[in-house]
Amino acid sequence: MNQEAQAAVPIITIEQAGAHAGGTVTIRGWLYNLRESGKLLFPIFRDGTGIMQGVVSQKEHLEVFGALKGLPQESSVIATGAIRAEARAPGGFEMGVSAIEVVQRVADAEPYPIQLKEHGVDFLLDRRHLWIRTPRQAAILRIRAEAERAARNFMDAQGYTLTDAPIFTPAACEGTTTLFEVNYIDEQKAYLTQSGQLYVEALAAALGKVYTFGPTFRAEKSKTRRHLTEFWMLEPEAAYAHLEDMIQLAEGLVSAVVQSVVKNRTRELEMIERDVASLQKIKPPFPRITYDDAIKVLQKAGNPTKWGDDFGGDEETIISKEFDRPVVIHRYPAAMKAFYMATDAARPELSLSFDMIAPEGYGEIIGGGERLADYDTLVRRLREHNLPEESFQWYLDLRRYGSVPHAGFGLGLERTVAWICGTEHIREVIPFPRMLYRVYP
RNA sequence: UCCCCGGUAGCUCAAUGGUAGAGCAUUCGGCUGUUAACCGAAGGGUUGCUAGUUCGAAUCUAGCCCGGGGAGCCA
Repeated sequence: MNQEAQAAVPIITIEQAGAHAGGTVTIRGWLYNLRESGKLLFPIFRDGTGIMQGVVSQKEHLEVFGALKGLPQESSVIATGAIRAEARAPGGFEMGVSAIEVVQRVADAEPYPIQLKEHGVDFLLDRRHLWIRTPRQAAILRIRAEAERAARNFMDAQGYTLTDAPIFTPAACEGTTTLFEVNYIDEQKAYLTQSGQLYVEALAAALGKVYTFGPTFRAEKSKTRRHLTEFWMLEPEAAYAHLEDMIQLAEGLVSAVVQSVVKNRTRELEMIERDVASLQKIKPPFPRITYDDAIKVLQKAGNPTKWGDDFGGDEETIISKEFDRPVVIHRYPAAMKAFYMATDAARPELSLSFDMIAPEGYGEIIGGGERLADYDTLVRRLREHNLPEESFQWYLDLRRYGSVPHAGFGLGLERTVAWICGTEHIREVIPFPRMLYRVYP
């Protein structure tokens, strides 16, 4: 091909290939796999948007054949050729490769470690920087991006302003869980945030309806498929809002995220073989059950949980299996919730709190409720929880100066996306998972 | 922190007290429509580490290291 003709060839992405059937194009990517059949080669290219098979015959393109033959997996290549519909090719289209440029050839002595077959979790996590190249992982990360975009769009459309809470905090937000301590300036200690909750309350009093969306850190020694030490949380908070408002907002948010993924990431959901029918059902209102009734459901199922006990994974699974949509459990006993949770005036032993449990055993994806607005009660609670009052003076100011009823919640992004994707573990839905005993790569 | 499971070739696994194996990957050869291609050949091992039992240990015992799942805690 001469220079002039080459300049006219459009550079496209693989997902656009169907629109160029019959034409000659250039794709830039990596060699995903190479099958050889005598004097025919079948290179499979990937470029991040999809994979496409190429075909090269030795007779027709001797030079291209020689460049591709024996080329190791994941070598980077720029391929040019005619696109045509081909039923025998994965994806339905293939490229008759007429020119190839090997950008970087992977060394034969150090072949690409991740093969197109089953691997163990430990091996893959140690090579997460390469693992994300596999089509399944790439599809999951695209679904995550869509979920984030949909969540922001929904919150913005509801009149909530995105505000960013600090990552460094002077002390515990909730006091109960373990914090990551870091050296701040001049011998000072600071902690990585475990929730933007307290700050978002201040922002709600300033802007009305707000939310934060950012990373959260928990130094809990939790080793389960539902835990990360670093995860992303979306936390709305609204002044003059009550429990009911937040439950409705949570239903709307989760539904909007799921439906947006179903609509805009259909191909990715198919790629990871997710049952889309079960996602299409996710529309408000969601089933609701009080803590009192949840206890009855559990006891009926033979579970030994009694009133006053918190729910573990088993209990959540029993309750969520009763429904085909996320279920809202509300009005937990006040004793088991955080110090800032408001109590039910009709029954002071109950908090105006709610959790949303995802279907299919993915656990709690949302926790929230109405906050205590009264200064004296809040101070008493701080003391009951043995929290350092001096650290919370700024927070108490919110009750000194124009305190109002307000409510909010936190949505765990990874648990939500793991449920939408149907992954075994939430570590697959974040690019570089940080877990107990694993911070590499 | 506690409970359970695991660690054998680069990878996935087999071998349950008696010569350490297969598939994939790698190297070489063959094949004009392959679909994680296939066929033939070759190279590749301190069986996580240490000590013990035994004529003999991948296998049994103890301790340690590393990883996974779960509990507690939480999104």
